Amino acid sequence: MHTQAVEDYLKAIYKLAEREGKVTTSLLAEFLDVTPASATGMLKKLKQMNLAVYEPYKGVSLTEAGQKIALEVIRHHRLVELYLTEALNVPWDKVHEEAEKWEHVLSEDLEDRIDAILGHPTADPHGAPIPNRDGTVAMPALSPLTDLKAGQKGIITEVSDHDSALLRYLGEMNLYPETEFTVLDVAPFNGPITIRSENSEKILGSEVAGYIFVRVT
Amino acid sequence: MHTQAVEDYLKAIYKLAEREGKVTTSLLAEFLDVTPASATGMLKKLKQMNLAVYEPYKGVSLTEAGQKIALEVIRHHRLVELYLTEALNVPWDKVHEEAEKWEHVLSEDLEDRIDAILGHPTADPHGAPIPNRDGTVAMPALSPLTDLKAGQKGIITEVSDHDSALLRYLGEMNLYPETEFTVLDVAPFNGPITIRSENSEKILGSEVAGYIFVRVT
DNA sequence: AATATAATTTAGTCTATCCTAAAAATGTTC
DNA sequence: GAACATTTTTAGGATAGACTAAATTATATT
Repeated sequence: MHTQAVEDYLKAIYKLAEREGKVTTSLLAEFLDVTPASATGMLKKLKQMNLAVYEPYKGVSLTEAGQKIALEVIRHHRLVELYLTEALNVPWDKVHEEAEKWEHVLSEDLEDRIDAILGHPTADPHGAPIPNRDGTVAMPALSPLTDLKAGQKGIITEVSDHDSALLRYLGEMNLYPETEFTVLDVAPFNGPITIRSENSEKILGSEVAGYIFVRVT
Repeated sequence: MHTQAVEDYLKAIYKLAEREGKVTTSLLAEFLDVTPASATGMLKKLKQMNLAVYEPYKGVSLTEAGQKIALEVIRHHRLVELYLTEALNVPWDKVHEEAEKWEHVLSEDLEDRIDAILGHPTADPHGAPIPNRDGTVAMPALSPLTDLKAGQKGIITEVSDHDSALLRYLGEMNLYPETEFTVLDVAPFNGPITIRSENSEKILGSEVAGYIFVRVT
C-alpha cells in the first residue's frame, strides 16, 4: 500500500490534468497547500516509483500505474460520499470532508459491498462520475450554466464540491443533480441568470452559475 | 487531534491495565509489536502531554484525560465493528481489522449517526461492551466457560476477538453472543467441554472454551 | 541580447515515529 | 549479598514528509 501523501498527490495530479491540461509544480503545490519545494520532493519520489513522468522544469503527468491508483482513490472517495448521504443521511456539504479521510482506509472488500448496496451507482452526490473498478470513467459532455441562453432547457448534472457553503446554498434552493430547468433570462455583462425549476424562479449570480454544469436538452 | 500512534498506545495501555493490572514498558511493547525502546520514547511523550502517569521502572497508567481518549477510540472501534456486521454484512471475523483503521478517522458527527442507526447498542459483535460517550463502561461480571461445571446453564456473552480463525470456528458452530447453553460434561485434566445449545451438542477444547466468557443463569 | 520577473529546484532543517545495540538499573536466586 | 537475568534507558540512525532560504532555469520585456 502507498502512503496517504502519495495517494493525495496522485489524485491531485489526475484532477489538475483533467481540469487544466498541463500540471506544473506550483499549480500542484497550491492545490495541495504545500510549498513548491515540497511538491518537487514528492515528484521525484513518484518518478522513482514509476507512478509519474516528471522532467524538472517541464511539469508532470501520470504513468498508467499512477493513473490506476488515482482512479481507485477517486472511486473510493465518491462511493463513500454517496454512501454517507444515502445510508447515513450526512448532508451533502459535509460528505467531502469525511470522504477525504475514508478514501485512504477503504478496503477493496468494503468498496465492493458499498458499491453493491448502492446498486452500482455512476455518480456521487455532486454529480461527479464514479470511476469503474477497471479504471474507466464515463465523462459526459457538460456545459457550465453560464454558457446557456434564455429559452434553453437543461438538466443540472454536476456541481463543484470545492466549497461547502456553496453546496448549502444550492441545497436550500433545491438545485441538486438531475434537476430539470429552463433558462428564463441571462443579464448582460456577466449578470445574474434566472432559471425556472420545479415551478419556482431562481436567480443565480454568475459566479455560482459557473460552478453548475448541465446537459442541454 | 492526536496522532494514530498516540491513540494506539492509549488504547493498548487501557486494555492491558484492564486485563493484567499493571502495565510495564515491555508488556506494552510486546502487545504493540514494537521494541521496548520505542515504547519508552512514546511513554515519555504521553507523560509530557499529561495523558499518562509514567515513572521509569514502575510501569504506566492513564490520567483521566488519557483514559477519556482511550475510551473514545474503543467506542469508535466497537461501534464500527457492529455497524460493519449489521449494515454491510461483513463477517464477524473480519470486522476487527477494518475497525482498526476506521476508529481513527471517525468524526463525532458520524459516530452519533451510527450510534443512532444501531439503536444505541451496548455491545459489539463479539459481545465486548461499547463505552458510552461520557466515558463510562458497563462491565458485566463474566466467567470463562472453563469455570463451569456439568449441569450449569449460561449465556455466551463475549468471545475474544484476537484471532479471526477462532471467530470463524465459533461462527461455524453458531456460538455467537447471547446464545443460551447447558454444560453437559467437563472432561478432567483440562479436557474438552461438551455443551448443548440450539438443540445440538458441541464439544469444545479447553483452549477455545477459555476464550468464551459467559453469564451463568 | 540584456535584464527583470517568475517558476522551479537544491540544500539544509525539522518533527514524528520507528529501529538496533549497548549501557545502566533493577529484581531474583542461592 | 554476589552473580545472573530481566527490564529499561541511552545513544545513534533511518524514513517520510514537511519547511525556509538560496540558487538556478525559464519566460517576458525592452
